[in-house]
Amino acid sequence: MGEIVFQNTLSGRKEAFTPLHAGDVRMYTCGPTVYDFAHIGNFRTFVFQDVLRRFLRARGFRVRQVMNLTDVDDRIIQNAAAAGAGIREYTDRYIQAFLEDMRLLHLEMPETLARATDHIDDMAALVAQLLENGFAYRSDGSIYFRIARFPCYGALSKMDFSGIQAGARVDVDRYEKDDARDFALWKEHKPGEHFWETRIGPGRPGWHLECSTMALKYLGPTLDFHTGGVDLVFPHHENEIAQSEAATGQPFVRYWLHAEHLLVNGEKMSKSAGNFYTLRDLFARGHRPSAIRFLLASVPYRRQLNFTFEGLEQAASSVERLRNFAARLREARLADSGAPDSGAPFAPRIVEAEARFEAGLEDDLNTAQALAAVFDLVREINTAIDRGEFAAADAAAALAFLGRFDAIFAVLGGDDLETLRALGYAESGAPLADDDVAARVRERREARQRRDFEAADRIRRELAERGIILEDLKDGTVRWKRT
RNA sequence: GGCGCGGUACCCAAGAGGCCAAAGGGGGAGGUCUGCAAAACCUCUAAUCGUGGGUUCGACUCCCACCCGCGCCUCCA
Repeated sequence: MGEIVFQNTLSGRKEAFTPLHAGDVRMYTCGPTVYDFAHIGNFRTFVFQDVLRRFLRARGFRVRQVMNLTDVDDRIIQNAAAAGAGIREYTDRYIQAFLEDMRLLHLEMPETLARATDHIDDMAALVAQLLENGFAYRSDGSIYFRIARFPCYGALSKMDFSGIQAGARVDVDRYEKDDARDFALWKEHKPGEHFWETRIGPGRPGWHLECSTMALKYLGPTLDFHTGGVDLVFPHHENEIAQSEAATGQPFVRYWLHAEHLLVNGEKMSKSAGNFYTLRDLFARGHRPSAIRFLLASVPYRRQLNFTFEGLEQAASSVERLRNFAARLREARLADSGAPDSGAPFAPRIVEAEARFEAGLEDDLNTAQALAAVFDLVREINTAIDRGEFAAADAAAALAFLGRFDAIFAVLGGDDLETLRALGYAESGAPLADDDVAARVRERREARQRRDFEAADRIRRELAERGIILEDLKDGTVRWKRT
């Protein structure tokens, strides 16, 4: 297998990947702010980081990933207060929803899921350290990071701050800062607002603090990967670098990877714009988790992805094609065609397809290219099966490759309809049991044998209404599947 | 204005000097198979790869200019 390269935001270039510690990958992912349900724009980024960690794991790396859950910020404090709930109570609900969404989209669980409010003391300790070594200062009850002490500031976002003169006392908002660029590490306690009593005094953490704190705590001073959406490059990640490196004196992150935005009608999907869909919105319209995941994963992460329902339906068709193929392979393997034992003529082609699949992913997770390799093989094998030139041995190998494909894309497994039904989104009532379907299939076969096609078609129609699709195969047997 | 990502067929999208008279998916048209379907397969569906210059033996791919979309520069995946 070839070298893996990633586009590193810090250098602005593609760089070959080698982990800091051989065989061991440490990655941090900016998770959701749990003041509401996450929307599919958010999940675009989460699917991307999931593909990344799955790919790395498939390559044999041990992955240790931390994802934060931001359960304290201005909105949460306001919303919780408005709802007459505690912060914890208020955010619990959205955390549960987020975890459920993760499961539905087949997002692997990070090794550590870290809740900000569980780390207040750790954050205070980090701030105390920054106060001690002169990178932070107190002003009007709040504590700020002193950018002037950190010359590399702006390296990630490539922003030029020379226009803003350091040292001048600038009045921004209601805060008193020494320098307009300085950002809040710790916000003063205001009457009536939620606060924590800590070694650095009462108050609440600034936005950026939690990520630095939890990353350093669980992963050490230097991480291999830090992922998030492009909108986090500035100021969030820039500030994380400042805080972390000021505290440790060591490079914080080796590879910064940022996912481009999901657009809707050509505009960024966002809560504030109101142009967003949650997973639940899409489920309610009958769309499936596998199609959503496929859509989000199929466009390489560094490209903006314009979300449309047409696109979602196209993704569903693609998944269907792959699932049909998998079903066909399983049959081919069982059937053991009895063809003259010609070994496994497709073996070289499968190896080749897999190499192309891997090469796509190695190139900065080019999922579109990886998928092309898969679909090419699908077509070739389908053709061979049609011609009766496909051996059982090949089916096993193809199925194994498909398994490796799905270890990354995770769209073949699971019963979408069951999932939706369990959540109360599926249209039809109780699913038909396998035995019942089999009985009706038998009934239909008898009808067909006496050439009573009217009765046969009626049964097929009835089953279709219950979400069962029948396929008459050449050998007279019937394959069926649930839609 | 600064920084960044884009503009490739009806839709999504790969490719980034010759292997491209441009992958793959979806859709559409025709056909094969079938009692009918479904699935699958076959054929067709890009001759300005945003526009105009330039470099080169050769450019979708490099350079310059311009036009258009999106994002960040304030909370945001």
